Amino acid sequence: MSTTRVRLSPQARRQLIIESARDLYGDRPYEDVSLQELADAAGVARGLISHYFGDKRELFLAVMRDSVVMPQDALPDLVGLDLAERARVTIGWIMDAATTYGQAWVNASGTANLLGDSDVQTIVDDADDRAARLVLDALDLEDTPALRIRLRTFAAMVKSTCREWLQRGTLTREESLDLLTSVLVLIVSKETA
Amino acid sequence: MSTTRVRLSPQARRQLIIESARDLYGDRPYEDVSLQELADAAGVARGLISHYFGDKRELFLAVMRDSVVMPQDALPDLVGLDLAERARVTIGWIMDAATTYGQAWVNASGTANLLGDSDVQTIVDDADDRAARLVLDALDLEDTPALRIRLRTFAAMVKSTCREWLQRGTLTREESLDLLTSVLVLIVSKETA
DNA sequence: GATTTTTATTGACGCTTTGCCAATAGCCTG
DNA sequence: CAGGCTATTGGCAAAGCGTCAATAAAAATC
Repeated sequence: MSTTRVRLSPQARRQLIIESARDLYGDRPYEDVSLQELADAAGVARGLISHYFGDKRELFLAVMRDSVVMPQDALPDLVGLDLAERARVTIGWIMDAATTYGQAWVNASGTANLLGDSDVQTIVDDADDRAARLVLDALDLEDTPALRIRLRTFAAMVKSTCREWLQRGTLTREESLDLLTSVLVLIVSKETA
Repeated sequence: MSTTRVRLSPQARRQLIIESARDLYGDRPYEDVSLQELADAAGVARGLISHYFGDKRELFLAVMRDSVVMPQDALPDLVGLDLAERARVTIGWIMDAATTYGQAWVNASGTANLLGDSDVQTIVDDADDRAARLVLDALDLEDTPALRIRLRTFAAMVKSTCREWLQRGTLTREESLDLLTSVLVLIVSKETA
């Protein structure tokens, strides 16, 4: 039972470990899955994980960072649309992105202050911030701090709504889209009081 | 060094353990604080925690359940106010409650899929649901499933906004109140499409 | 093509932590 | 004051984690 060991480039090995880890974390909670299991799933010795990521938590954070990213590509064409229409299209795009890519984004809402330090919180906050910028860009609005903050709070509602839609099935896609669009329009329309 | 041991009623002991545990969890992440520390903080042997809560996770869940509750008392008098005014008062009350009581509620947003199974998620969801009912009651609205769901998604935004206000300091109380009130009014006013 | 160098990868050791269970000792009852 | 009930303790065995020197697959050198 001496399987010939294979040497991969550090990058490739890292990515491979991250991806098999993501599978495990998809099914089971963080602290329930041992380093041994993670290593086995990746076809690798325990020590190698520590070598690449240093820490169990650090591996988890790497998985989070890797899983939380939204696709940069292809926001539909928005020329000639008014604000409400742009909002609707953008929200729809984000919702669909959440279906495939951003599951982790939806699930990991405010994970931080409980599990670990604020590292997870930071990752999620960054993701929210990126989403906020994306919306600002799509709606052709200036990127002011005030708007950005409002959109971050809105991001929490987006994620919660996606959870109702995708996981609980208590909202249809249409209902979710209507709700979020109207709130988004309200939020960005409000003058700085 | 033979400290005479003291016998408490199970209820009292449970509560005592929960409260000293809450202090520790306030500063440090779940998995970083050992059962030994929890026991020391409570002035108790490790074994007793296992005896009362069975499991490390189970203790944590007990702390969550205990920390996430909002005070049942004293929502201000709302007679003679219109919907917008009621909304503003109610949101203000929730925000202030979050300042003191519900810190855990604010922090624990979507904690679930990471730490444990969906147990934490369930606890947080229940808290959101209670908050939703409280709002429905305060606004004198009928408790329909559709409304309840919308308010649950809104709860996520409330928590996120409180975080911006209380922890990040990026919003003032007034700004937060304005934002949340207008969104709440919109949400409950929207007809079922 | 053989040897050396590099470094990706392994396996095992020690330490901490957890969960469990029999033993201990407060408090109440009679 | 004796006896029983049970809250509470302390230690044991198993498991998990982090670390580090040893191993071997490629790459480099000649």
